[in-house]
Amino acid sequence: MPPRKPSSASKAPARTFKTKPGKPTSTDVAAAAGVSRSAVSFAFNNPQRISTATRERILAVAEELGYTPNTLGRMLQAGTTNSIGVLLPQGLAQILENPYYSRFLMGAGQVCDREGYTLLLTPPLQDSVLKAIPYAAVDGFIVCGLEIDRGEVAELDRRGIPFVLIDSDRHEGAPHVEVDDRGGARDVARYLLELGHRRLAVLSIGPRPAADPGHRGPLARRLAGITDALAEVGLTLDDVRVAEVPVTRADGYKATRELMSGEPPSAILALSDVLAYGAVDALQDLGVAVPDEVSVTGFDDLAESAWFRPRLTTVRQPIVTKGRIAADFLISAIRGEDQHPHQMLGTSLIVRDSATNPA
Amino acid sequence: MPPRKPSSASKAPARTFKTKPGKPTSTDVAAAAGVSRSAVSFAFNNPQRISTATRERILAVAEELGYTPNTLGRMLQAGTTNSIGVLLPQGLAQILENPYYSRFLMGAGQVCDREGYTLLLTPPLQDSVLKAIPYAAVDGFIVCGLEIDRGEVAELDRRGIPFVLIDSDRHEGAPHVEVDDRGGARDVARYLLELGHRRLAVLSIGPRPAADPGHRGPLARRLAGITDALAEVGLTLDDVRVAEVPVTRADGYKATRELMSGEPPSAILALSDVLAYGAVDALQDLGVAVPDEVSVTGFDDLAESAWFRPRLTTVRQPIVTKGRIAADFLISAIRGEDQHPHQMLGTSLIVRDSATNPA
DNA sequence: CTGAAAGCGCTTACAG
DNA sequence: CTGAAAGCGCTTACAG
Repeated sequence: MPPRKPSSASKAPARTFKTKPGKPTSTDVAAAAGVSRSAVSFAFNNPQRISTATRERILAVAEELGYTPNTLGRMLQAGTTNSIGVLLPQGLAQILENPYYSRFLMGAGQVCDREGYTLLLTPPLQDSVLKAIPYAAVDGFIVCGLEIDRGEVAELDRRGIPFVLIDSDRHEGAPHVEVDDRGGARDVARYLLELGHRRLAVLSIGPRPAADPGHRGPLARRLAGITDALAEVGLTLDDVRVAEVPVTRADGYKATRELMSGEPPSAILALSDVLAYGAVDALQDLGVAVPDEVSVTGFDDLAESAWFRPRLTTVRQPIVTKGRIAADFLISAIRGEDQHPHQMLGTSLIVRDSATNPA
Repeated sequence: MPPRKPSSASKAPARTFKTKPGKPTSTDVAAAAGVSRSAVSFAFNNPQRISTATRERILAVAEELGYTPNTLGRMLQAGTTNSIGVLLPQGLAQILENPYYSRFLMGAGQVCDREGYTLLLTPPLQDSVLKAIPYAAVDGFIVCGLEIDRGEVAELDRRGIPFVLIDSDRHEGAPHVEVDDRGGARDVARYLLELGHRRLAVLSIGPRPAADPGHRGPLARRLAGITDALAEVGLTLDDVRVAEVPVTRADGYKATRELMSGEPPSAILALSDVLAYGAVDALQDLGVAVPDEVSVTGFDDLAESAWFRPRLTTVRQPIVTKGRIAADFLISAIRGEDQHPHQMLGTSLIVRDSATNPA
C-alpha cells in the first residue's frame, strides 16, 4: 500500500486520540460528522447553504460533543465585538459608588439596549488609563473624564478605534459631547453673589495632577465660570478658598469640617452634588443651620437632590442625555456614518432650599 | 535568474502595494523591519529574547507604521480576556436605574479593580438571556436574577465557562452566593403582624413568567418567608393582596395607588426598597400619613433608605458583600482554585420610622 | 449542494 | 540570538 500523504496521516490520529477533548472545536465536529469545517460553520450561520439532512446531522453531533462556536474566534474573524467600551478615569468601585456615573451609564445603556451592544466598563490598569486600552475587546470607546490627556487620544487614533470624548478636554477633530460647565458654574456663583455672599468656599474635584499646564477640562471650565462671576463684583479666585476633594460624600464631609475649622465661609459652592451632600452632613453635625447660617450649592442635579433635605440648590446638567448622545455618536462613528459629531449641552440653575442670603 | 519560490513571490508584492494599509499587522511590521513575525511579537512581549538593536528597530518601525498588536488576536491566542461578564436579567437602562444593581456592581467592581479585570455588562439579547451568552468575550460570568432557568445554566456548562449564580434558583454543583431571603421576609412580616397588622398588601417583584412550576428563586423564598409568618397567626398568603410590579419607583407608586383604591391595607410590605419609596410617594400624594395611617416596609436597605423620610423600616441584605464574594468566587473558578464554592449571607431587620401599629 | 484553501492577527514551542 | 512552522477557532469567497 502506498503511504498516505504524510501531513494528513500524521495529524488525524493525533487529534482522534486526544484524551480530554477540552472544548471541542469545529474541527472535532467536522471529523465526527464526516464533513468539512465549512459545513459545520454553515450549519450554525448559513443553514440554507447545506442540505437539511447534513445540517441536522452536524447539529446533532455538535450537541452530543457539546460544541459551541468559540466567541473570540468568531469575533476575530468578524472583526466586530458588538461591545462598547467605557474608558473610566477611576477604579470601578469609585465609579459605581458615584450616582453621577450610574446616570451617565444609564443613558449609554439605553442606546446599547436598542442597538444590541454590551457595555464594557474599563477602569485604569495600574493607575493608567492608557494601559487599559489594549485589553479591551470593543468596537469603540466612550472616554470619560479625561481632564488631562496622557497619550490616550493618540493611542486610540493609532489603533484606528472610534471613540467619543466626554467630560474631557477638547481635541480638534475628535467626536465629543460637551456640557456648558462654564455657564453653569457662572450662574450658580452669580446667584450666590447676588444673594450677598462674599465669603465663598469652593469644593472642587481633585486632586488634580501636579504639573498641569494645558488643563482645560470641565473642571477648569467650571472654575473659569466662577471666576467670571467673581469678576463682576470685583473679586478674583484668590479671594475664595478652594478645596480639592475626591468625589465622595465622605470626602465632602471631611473637607467641610476642615473648612469650618478656619474662618467659616458664608456659602459653600460644591462642584458636585455628592460633595454638597457631604457638606450639609458636616454642617448639620457641627450644629450649623443650612441655609440660615451657611448656604450650600451643588452641581449635577442628581435625582436625590430633590429629595435631599434641605432640597438642594444646584446646577442641572443633562446626564442621561449626555450618555445617550455619547453612545449614539459612538455607534455612528463605528458604522462610519458620521465621523466628527459634537454637541454642546446646556445647564440650568435649579433654585431650591439650600441657599439663601447670608446671616 | 531562477524564479523565487512562487508562494512568497506572489504574495509579498501584493501586500507591499496595498494602497490603504488599513490597520498594519505584525506581518507588515516584520516585512518593513526585515524580520520574522515572531521577532515582532518578541519585541513587544518578550524583549529579552531578541537583541536590543533588533528590538529598537522593530519598535521604531512599529511606531512609524502605527502598529499596535490586535487585542482580539492576542486574546484568541492567550485564551483569556481579563474580563468578567455580568449576565443581567433586564436591559441596561433598567439595571442601571436600579440602585440595588449599582451597589452590587460596586462590590464586584472592587474585586475587578484589585485583580485587574474589566467588567462586561451583558443584557438580554432580543429579550433572551440565553442568546446573549455567545456574544460576550469573557473569562466567566456572574449570572444575576435567574429566577427561572431557561437553559442558561446548561449553555454555560457546555461552553465550559466558569460562572456563579446570584439572586437565582439554586443549581446543584454550581457556585452561588445566596441570601437568606426567606428568613428576612419572615422577620419583616412577623414584625408587621406583631405590630397588629392584619390587612397586609405585598408589593412583589414581577411580572413573573406565566408558566412557572419549578420556581424557587429569591422571590419565591421571600414569599415563603411571608407565608411562614402568616401561618404563625393562622393566616395564609390568600389572606393578603399581592401585586407584582417591575422594580421602579414609578411602578411602586402606580401599584400603590391601585391598591389604595380598593379596600386599603393597613400595611404595605414591599419586596424592594425602591418599590417602598414609590409606595410612600403615592400615599403622601393621597394624603395618607405614613406610618400613622398606613405602614410601609422595604427590602434591601439601600443607602438612601436611611435618608428617606420617613426613615424606612426594611430588611438589610449585604449587597456590596454579595457582589464582592460573587466576583471572588468567579475568579477562583476561573483560576481553577475552587470549583464549587457557595455562601449563604444573612439578613437583618432594620427598624426605623415607616411602620407602626395600625391606626 | 459541498469541500479545500486562505485568511482574520497573534504567540509560542521548536529548530537552528 | 533568530526564524519557519504550527496553532489559537472561526468564516467566507472560490471551485467544483
